[in-house]
Amino acid sequence: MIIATWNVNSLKVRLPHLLDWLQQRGPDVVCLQETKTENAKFPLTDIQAAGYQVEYSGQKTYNGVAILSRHAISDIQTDIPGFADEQKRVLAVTVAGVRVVCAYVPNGQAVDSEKYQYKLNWLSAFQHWLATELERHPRLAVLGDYNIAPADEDVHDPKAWEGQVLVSDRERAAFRQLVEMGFKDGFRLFPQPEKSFTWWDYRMNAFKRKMGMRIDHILLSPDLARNCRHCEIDIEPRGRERPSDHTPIWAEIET
DNA sequence: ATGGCAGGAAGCTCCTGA
Repeated sequence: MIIATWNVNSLKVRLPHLLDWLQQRGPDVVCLQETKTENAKFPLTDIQAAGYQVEYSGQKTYNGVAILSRHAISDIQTDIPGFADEQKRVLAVTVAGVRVVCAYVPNGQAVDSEKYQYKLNWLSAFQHWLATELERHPRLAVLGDYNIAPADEDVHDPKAWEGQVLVSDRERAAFRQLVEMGFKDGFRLFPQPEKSFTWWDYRMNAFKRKMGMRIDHILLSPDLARNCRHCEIDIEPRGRERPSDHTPIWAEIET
């Protein structure tokens, strides 16, 4: 089973890229973030025609998440239970006995901003919810745009980014708490190339200059981590015309 | 030097992203 995540930065604009990628790679499950599409305008027929079922939780202009699946979807949940939030950032479903959580963690803007505090509050609520999910679902995968680079090796220039949003101690501590709960960073289960990133700024020719960050992740429960055979970032979509600033990451789980 | 690029909604500019 191939599971993947991709922040598409507008599903409307990226739909051709997504459909190409589905055809090329044939993933079983794909989590999307930043669809920026309200539910009434979701491109349902195009995605169904590609052979996928889909659930989505969107809003106009900002945020928005979706999960595509080649297999039957059940037990759909939107948002973090008990956490009041207008922003559509979370969707959870069950596919083939695997609980899949799709998450778009807040960006945080700057460490001294209200949005940073919102990010920390959000991450706290997310972590507490995932603790209960982990008890209920031994086979649990949490995929998405975490907006956190867990370690310096996940940052093109750690000195320049030191203390900034995406790498600050409190954000990294929040990520570490998820790992301490038992989740594994799927990407780090295997040897990986240096300078492996999932996001590159649109500006300053950052992609060609390899100035990126690894902020999109696949976290796996112990059960799924034991059965994970591969995890890889696919940078091809980032090099296309009019790309998303993020590129997909996928993992293969033996089921 | 806080720039730069992109998307969306609105509308000839601004907010947000990361």
